[in-house]
Amino acid sequence: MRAKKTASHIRQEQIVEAALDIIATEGLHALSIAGIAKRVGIVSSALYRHYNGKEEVLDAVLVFIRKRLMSNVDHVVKETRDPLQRLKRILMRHARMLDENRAIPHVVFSDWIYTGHPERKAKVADIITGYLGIIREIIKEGKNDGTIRPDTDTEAASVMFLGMILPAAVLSNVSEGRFDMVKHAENAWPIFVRCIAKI
Amino acid sequence: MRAKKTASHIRQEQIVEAALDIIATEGLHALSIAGIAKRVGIVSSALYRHYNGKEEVLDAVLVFIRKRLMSNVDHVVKETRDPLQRLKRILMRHARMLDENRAIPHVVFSDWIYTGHPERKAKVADIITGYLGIIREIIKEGKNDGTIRPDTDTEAASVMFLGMILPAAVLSNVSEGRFDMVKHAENAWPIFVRCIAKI
DNA sequence: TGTACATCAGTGAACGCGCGTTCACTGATGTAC
DNA sequence: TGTACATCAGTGAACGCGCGTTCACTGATGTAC
Repeated sequence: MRAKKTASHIRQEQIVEAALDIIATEGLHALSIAGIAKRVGIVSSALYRHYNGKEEVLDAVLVFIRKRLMSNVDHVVKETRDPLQRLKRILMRHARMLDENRAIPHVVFSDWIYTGHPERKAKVADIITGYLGIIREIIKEGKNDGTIRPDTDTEAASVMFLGMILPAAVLSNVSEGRFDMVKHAENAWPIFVRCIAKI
Repeated sequence: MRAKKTASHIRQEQIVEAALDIIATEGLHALSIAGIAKRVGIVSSALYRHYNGKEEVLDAVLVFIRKRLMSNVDHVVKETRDPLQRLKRILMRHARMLDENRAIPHVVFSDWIYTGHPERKAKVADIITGYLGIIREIIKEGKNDGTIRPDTDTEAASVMFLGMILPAAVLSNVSEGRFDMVKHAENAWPIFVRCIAKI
């Protein structure tokens, strides 16, 4: 059956959605042009009307992920000025987001980043280090306004902040979703805050 | 040129070594029978004299990784009885090990675990949860003997322990090794200890 | 209002490629006699 | 000490498969006249 003719910008969104679905449920290595096309309801070759190949689809997926991460941070920064509150809310949003959007950790961890294609690797590196940079800035602010202990190693603390959520994502994937990421984030936060908060 | 005839148990070791090398430098997705065989110095089909296929090679790699992780823990447990000392030494050994053996995080993170083959996934899950279980036990001991605050959430703290090293491994991979994992572990430890240690 | 046409998304057949795997054969090595 | 033989690791050709991609063609849709 012939698929209904649909505007390219809509198909592009559908393709990214389908790709994220496949990555979330079957892993990045299971992502194929044929699989995406089937999910969208078109034939493999039709996909090339909307993207110039697999690499371009993957790029679009990365753009989507970056936007999601950054909009998370933007929201929180607007909500509150208190550094500890900012960190807590970013953590909780992050946990919820990864829980609903399992594709993200798959992409960030997956080793297709490390292929010969160094541009891809750089893009993922940018996303992670960009995110980390924001956390670092918030910690610095906290040190300045006295809510965070001045003897805290900013770099190490920001990586540990990631460490509240990243291993949880791995465990969640590995345990078939039996690991509750949001609950872990709630339990981990008071421990983390005790490390860095002033008294 | 014909390769020198070599006993199968030696070839088996060489094959696992070659596989780990490839995974460390090019990623798990780049692991191929042909690639392993070339590195060992034999022809693809010769590899089947020593393993019954790719799946068996991967199993052998997992066994190797599990042994490495566990021997790490065993050493430390023999070295000291103090729970905080045990955690610190496991952390530092772990950091050094991942630094020297980049293949391990690639395997643990990589999404080939999440393929249809559920046995593989279970094996990796066993390795991770086994490791986590040991950390949890040490924390419990610390709570019992009073070196660790009794109000610490054991589960969350053990995952956060992993969180000191796991994001560091990701950053190290992503940043082309410009991220110093051992140094991060050294800086993160005092922060972590402040979270859980009693006063 | 009707018609001719340009545009562009969808189709199916075909391709080249790399991969894991099989198989009949080779030939080195150690052992039995 | 020499010879025949069994064992078993190594070889190269061939396979089937799935994949990303190309291409000439189709046909629906909206627009210009």
